[in-house]
Amino acid sequence: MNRDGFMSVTIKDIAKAANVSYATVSRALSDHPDISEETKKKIKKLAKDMGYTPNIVARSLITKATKTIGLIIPDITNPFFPEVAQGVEGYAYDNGYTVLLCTTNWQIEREERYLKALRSKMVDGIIIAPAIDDISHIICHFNGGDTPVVFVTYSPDNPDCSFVATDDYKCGFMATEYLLKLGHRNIAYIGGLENSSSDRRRFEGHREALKSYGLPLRYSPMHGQFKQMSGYELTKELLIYNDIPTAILAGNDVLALGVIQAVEEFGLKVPDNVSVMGIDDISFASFDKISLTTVAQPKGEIGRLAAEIIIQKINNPQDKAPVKKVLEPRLIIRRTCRSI
Amino acid sequence: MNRDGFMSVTIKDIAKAANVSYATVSRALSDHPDISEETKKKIKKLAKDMGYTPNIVARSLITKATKTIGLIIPDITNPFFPEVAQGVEGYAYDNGYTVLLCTTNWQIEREERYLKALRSKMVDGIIIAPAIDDISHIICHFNGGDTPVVFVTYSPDNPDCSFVATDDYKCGFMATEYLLKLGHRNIAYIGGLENSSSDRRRFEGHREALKSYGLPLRYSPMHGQFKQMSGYELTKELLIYNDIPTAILAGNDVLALGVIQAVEEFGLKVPDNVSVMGIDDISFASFDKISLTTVAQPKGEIGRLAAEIIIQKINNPQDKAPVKKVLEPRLIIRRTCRSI
DNA sequence: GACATTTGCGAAAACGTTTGTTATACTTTA
DNA sequence: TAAAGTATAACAAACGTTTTCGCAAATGTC
Repeated sequence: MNRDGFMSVTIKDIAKAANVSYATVSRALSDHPDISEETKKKIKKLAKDMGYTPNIVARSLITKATKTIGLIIPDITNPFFPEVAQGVEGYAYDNGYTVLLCTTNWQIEREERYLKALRSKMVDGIIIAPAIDDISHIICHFNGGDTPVVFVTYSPDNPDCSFVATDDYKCGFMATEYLLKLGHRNIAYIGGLENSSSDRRRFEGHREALKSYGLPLRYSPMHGQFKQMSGYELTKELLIYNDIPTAILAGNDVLALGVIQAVEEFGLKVPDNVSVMGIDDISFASFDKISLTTVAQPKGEIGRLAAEIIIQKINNPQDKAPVKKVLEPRLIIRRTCRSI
Repeated sequence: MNRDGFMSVTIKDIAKAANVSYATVSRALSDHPDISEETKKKIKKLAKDMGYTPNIVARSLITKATKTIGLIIPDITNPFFPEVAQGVEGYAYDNGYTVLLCTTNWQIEREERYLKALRSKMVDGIIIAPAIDDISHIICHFNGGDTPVVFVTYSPDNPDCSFVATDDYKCGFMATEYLLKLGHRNIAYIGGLENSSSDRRRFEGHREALKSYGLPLRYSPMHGQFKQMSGYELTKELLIYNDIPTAILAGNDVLALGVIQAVEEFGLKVPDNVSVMGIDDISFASFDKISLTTVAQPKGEIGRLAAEIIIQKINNPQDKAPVKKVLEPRLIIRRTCRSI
């Protein structure tokens, strides 16, 4: 009987009504072979009639499985993440799992608090897109434990970690290479958070592509946040204090949107005066009025795969071997870049 | 000791180490006044040193509070919902709650299955943006129970339901009124899901606005899904089989994006030949290349308020009075509509 | 110094399940 | 017909907490 005088029906109530022990009810409901078909039928009917709902937290306490997985992402507001979230949620749903959504807003303190909470709540597994490059706090939280974790959108240095990510380095490289092939030589990079892992790798890819063409870094990399506004402001700054680049590569698509806005507000045309390119291929990039040239990640696929891996790991706890998937980025040529 | 030979430390372990009863440990950790400062300090230190993490599911079993709330939304991929999700998650986080993300993909079966799951998992409250107009299954699931539910983005007819929503009728009305004031008389409506509650009300607002100007419905309302592609296809159909309207009101912004694409692909200019308007004000609507005229909902505010209400209800279960918040939509004039 | 009060803590029940072991009754086998 | 086997179901422990009650020692009161 709870505080409202409302009493939810438990296995014991059914036992009483059926005049059997409650162990029998439990077994009947889970189709245990020890129970006769007759009683099973009787009990199941009773359960239905009485409106029985199993109490999963009680069950979890003993089975040590909560049938929920934690999903930690930096920012649900960036259209990139909802798509991976959809991927994991879809697969989880199909397999009887439920997902706890945790957004860190790129703050490590939030990430840590959520990690602790997820542990307390005994989630069966964790899928995490880490906010920053240093993931030692994550390792230390769960390596000793038995909760599997798979990283997404990030490939950890630690060889024991499972992950699914598209090659960020290659993203940066491909994008830059494409611009170089178009004839650009003055290419600036507008990044997001300075200590973001993926941004860092994308930038490295960018730099290496330049190097492969024998070009130095002409513009010092700029960092802010992964927000349109940040891309906007950084670009304004870039345009004011530097030679105008012929192309700008943004760390991701929402930054690119800000870049475009700033460029045009500066009186320049995209792509006529300056080409701009993004990374991610968020759905709005394909909108005709935008037509952002970008390099695509298989967002839903990342999520689905991560969920698949984690559930596989949950079901086979003895198999500790890390599984690593690196997916291929795809160049998507649209209309924000031109050859010169 | 779990299946991996890894044993997480429990309150009993601490009790043993501290040479006190485990009741004492429990009380010490929760700062119960019965326990001396001295033992509290000792036990807390021990807990920390031993790496104790409370098992919330065990706690929940007895306190009947899981400190988690369920969030059911139709589609995380529509930028509208992540913003309300962010609102609830932010407030929940600040108050020690965690949120279970459930997306229904507008399917009532998913909604129902999730509802059942949330009940089984003993969430403390549920925030739901219902997929369709008929919410009887939701009522029946939780009215008998004690789990508070608040609707978002939807105002139920049932006077006992709590909700926070912006006035959908008014959204439709305001948008249409604006178009009318601009001189438009041939206005078409492109909707989303036929049995969506908000779409229906928005359409009603649209029709009433027309009526207030003495105008009949010139175009039969069109329905599809709440997807850009659907807006696109519906508009194509509209343009082919009807007189060209001077303005099109879309059921929401992502539809509007599809509308624009179709219109321009048809060889018409927005807003020169046809004005188009959306509803929601998703973040991309303000992007300069789009500049979608729309009517805004306070998305984050909706989420935050809903979380606030539900937590308030969780803490005061005796207070059964429904709380209803209807928020004001705001007309956002940008550049996809012109006066004629 | 006798009594009442407070302080600090332990014993045990409870939450709603699952599950290993045991018990009963019935059937088969030799 | 006795021994053995096979269904079926009951008993009880366990999961990791919180919480009610009670008890002893320490403290206060007159």
